[in-house]
Amino acid sequence: MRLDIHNSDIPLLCRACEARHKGICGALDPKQLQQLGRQTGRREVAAGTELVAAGVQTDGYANILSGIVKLSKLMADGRQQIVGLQFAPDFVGRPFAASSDVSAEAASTVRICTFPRSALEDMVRQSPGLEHRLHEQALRELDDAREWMMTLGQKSAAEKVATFLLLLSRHVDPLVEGYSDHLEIPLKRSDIADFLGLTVETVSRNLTQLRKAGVLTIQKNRLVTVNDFSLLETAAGL
Amino acid sequence: MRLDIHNSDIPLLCRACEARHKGICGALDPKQLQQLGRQTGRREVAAGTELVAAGVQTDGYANILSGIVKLSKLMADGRQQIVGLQFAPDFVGRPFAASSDVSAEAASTVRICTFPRSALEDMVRQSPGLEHRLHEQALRELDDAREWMMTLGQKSAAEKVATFLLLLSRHVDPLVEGYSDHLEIPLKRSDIADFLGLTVETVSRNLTQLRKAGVLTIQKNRLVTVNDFSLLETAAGL
DNA sequence: TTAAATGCTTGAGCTAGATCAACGTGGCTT
DNA sequence: AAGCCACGTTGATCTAGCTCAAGCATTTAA
Repeated sequence: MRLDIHNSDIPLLCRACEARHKGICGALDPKQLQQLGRQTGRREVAAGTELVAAGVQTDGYANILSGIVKLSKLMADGRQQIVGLQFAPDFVGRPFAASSDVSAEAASTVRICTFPRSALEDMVRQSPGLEHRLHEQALRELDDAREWMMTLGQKSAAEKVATFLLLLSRHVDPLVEGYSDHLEIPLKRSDIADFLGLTVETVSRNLTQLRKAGVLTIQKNRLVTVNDFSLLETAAGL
Repeated sequence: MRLDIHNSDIPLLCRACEARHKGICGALDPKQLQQLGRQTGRREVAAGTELVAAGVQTDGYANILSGIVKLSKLMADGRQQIVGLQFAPDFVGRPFAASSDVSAEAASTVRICTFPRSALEDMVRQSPGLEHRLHEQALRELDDAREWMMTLGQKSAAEKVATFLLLLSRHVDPLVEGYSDHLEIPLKRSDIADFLGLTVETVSRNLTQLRKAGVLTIQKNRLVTVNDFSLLETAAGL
């Protein structure tokens, strides 16, 4: 309780916010939180809403409070590659660039805390700790991207699907450390296909494959229960 | 000339170094350069030398002065994916992590300027500008990785090979802004294959394809002259 | 100089995954 | 309740790229 003695200095909105602990706001002191708090807005957006459009000048950034965000790139002829998934309390946006060719879209219902570009940039100038947090996230995303390159370049369709499920089970529930055995796939089959560099049909076939092998159970197309993680890991090529 | 008045304060080794301009050392003042300079070592390593081993505790970092470094990941069963190429004056190493599952190997003869882990960490603490430079590089690498995910996941073999050549022509000569039409491929065919998620044979076939189409000329297997960039871009799916 | 090893190319056939097509299912709209 | 539409599954066929195999060129070793 003593530790919370200054809790009253912390903006109401931030008090229960995960971004203040594991997210980038953890680098800010109560005064800075208040300053930033004046410029932030909380929004709840529906699945499918575009948060950041590719190639368009970005006016602001956001923290994810809950839900899942899908990052994707588009080719001229319409081919799409999903290049990442983000979970609470990740930071959304490309710092230090006016725009990016990656677009961000809410994959599920998403609650975000937005703030203008200038607010972040001012804050970074004042607080080196904030840039450090952003840097750490960028490095984590880089590790993830490279891990995924391995999957895209070297794994078979069956391995890709299993790897995807493992990735989800590690991330969907931010409260659980490690794997959670019960999860909701936040993407439709065509998105999974775009993530894995496969077709919808191949994704579907491999999911039923895993189902028939007893590795997992699927309800309502989206709700997955993993019955045997070591089997799933083997299927993923680990 | 006036601007160089303090040149004598800058360590000899750093004076002509590219890392001091476009690289991370540009964030340091002469005094800091001297301090860092005391702990740095210059080395020239032969092609094939492992600079950072995957999974092994890293003792130090380096800047690339010249040459090309290949970053790769390995699966348990031996499958390999090349997850990035680095050029002068890039920084090599994974800051803020004791080890990484990415290994770095000299693809050509490489000259590097090495420094111990602690030296970098001390320097980062003193100079927020240095962390900013590292952060910028991480973000650039992240952009590159995602661009490559697009290539790995969505492009055909022919498009992959063309995309690879465009990537090289944009990077091999750090002095040239934009494409250079005359370049040396720093990788053998099997490495290109590992980069593209293809087999050696497919890479070879697609290179001869481009040769026969008159898009490029190849000498001694490694020396490529691009005759028509717009054709190459079309072949890359752009 | 010859021999052995390494890297690159080319050909022939095979197979994982794409494509094309049909059908099922659940959620909306009217 | 009927009809529609988006999503998912399953089957049949086709093809891009893999595998296997042979041969050539260049480098290294003896």
